[in-house]
Amino acid sequence: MAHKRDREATRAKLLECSRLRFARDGYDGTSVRDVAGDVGVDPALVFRYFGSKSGLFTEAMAGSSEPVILPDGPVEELPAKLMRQLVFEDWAEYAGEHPLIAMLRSAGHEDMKDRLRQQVCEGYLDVLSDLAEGNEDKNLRTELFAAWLLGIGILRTAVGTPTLAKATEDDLRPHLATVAEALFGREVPVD
Amino acid sequence: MAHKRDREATRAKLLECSRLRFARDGYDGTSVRDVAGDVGVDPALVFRYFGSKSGLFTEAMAGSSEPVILPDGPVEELPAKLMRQLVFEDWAEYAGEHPLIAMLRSAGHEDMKDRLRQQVCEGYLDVLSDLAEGNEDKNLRTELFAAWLLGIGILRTAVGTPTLAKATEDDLRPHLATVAEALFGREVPVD
DNA sequence: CTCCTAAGTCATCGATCGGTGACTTAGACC
DNA sequence: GGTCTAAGTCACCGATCGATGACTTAGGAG
Repeated sequence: MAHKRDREATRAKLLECSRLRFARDGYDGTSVRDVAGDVGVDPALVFRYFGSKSGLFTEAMAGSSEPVILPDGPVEELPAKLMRQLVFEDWAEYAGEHPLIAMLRSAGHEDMKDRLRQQVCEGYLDVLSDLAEGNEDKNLRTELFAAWLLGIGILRTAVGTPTLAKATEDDLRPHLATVAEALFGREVPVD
Repeated sequence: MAHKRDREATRAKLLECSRLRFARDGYDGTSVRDVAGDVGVDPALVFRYFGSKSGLFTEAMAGSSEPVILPDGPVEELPAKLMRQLVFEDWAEYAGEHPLIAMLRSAGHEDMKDRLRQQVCEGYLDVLSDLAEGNEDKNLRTELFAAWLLGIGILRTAVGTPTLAKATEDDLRPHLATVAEALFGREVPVD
């Protein structure tokens, strides 16, 4: 009576609610009973659909690697796009933080570190490294720039540093230009 | 027979071992039984000495704000010093990571965010902001530089990005110079 | 040697966790 | 309307957690 029996819809709801919990409270801080309670369903259903809590987590956070790649547009625009995505975009599904930063909150487990590294490497460094082409330490420059974006996101949302927490995209634009130029040795448009 | 009964020595050992566990496994990933087991003492003793697990955590991580301030020497040398401390120094007591990065792993609880922000502001931003003097958005520049250092440390230890994980201090020195100059608008010595 | 204080131990509680297997029930199909 | 399959539920297990209070024992003082 309350809900129609729709496997796919229930699965989707479980994924959506667990995403929020995992992002906000971390892996250990989220219990299967909590997630099932949010959806209004029996906790056992989680294990029927996802095998284990870890399986639920994997599937819930897997979508975070999709919106990373920005295939179209010239490479020069990547820094500005990545900053918008990593720092300023409001990831409502992930409790307001970028999924990568949210995953960092659950970095206790070993496989989490591996998953994080894989997503950072394949989702960000690979596409960014084209910008550093021509420099001898291309990969290092790329990682240093990614570190900057990640650090900004963390100071903004996870630490809540006063100035950065209130900064707008326009505030950061000029500094993005100077730092990107310093690291990549070329000008990048910041729109 | 095994050990003398020395309250202060036992307390100190509990703090030391718990620091390592909390840093490596996070707050939730560390049990009172684990810590007591490391010291070779009964878990109940932890509650007798620290009242609760949370009390043990607070006291164990409190010392992490001490070694932050570097009062002597000119401000221009601060970036290089902070990078060495945040990124390259081997914090053996904290499982090899800087305590701030270790605390980030336990950022699930609410008071942790406040404690983190306070330590970052009072321990780093306050002393760094002198370097940005003369710029209109002094505080923003300071936080952006701190974000960079923090991001580098996180990519190195928590994520394990391939190039940064193997990078030496000498590798980063030239980039430290260019980025610091880009953000602060002045040259900084990198030794 | 005795005694007394404090350091440390033991047994145990109640809650919560992830996980399992047997069960019930909704709803499409003939 | 009966039936059969799959969606969802229920009762329960073993482990582990933080925490408590009564207990034991070490070791210096007299």
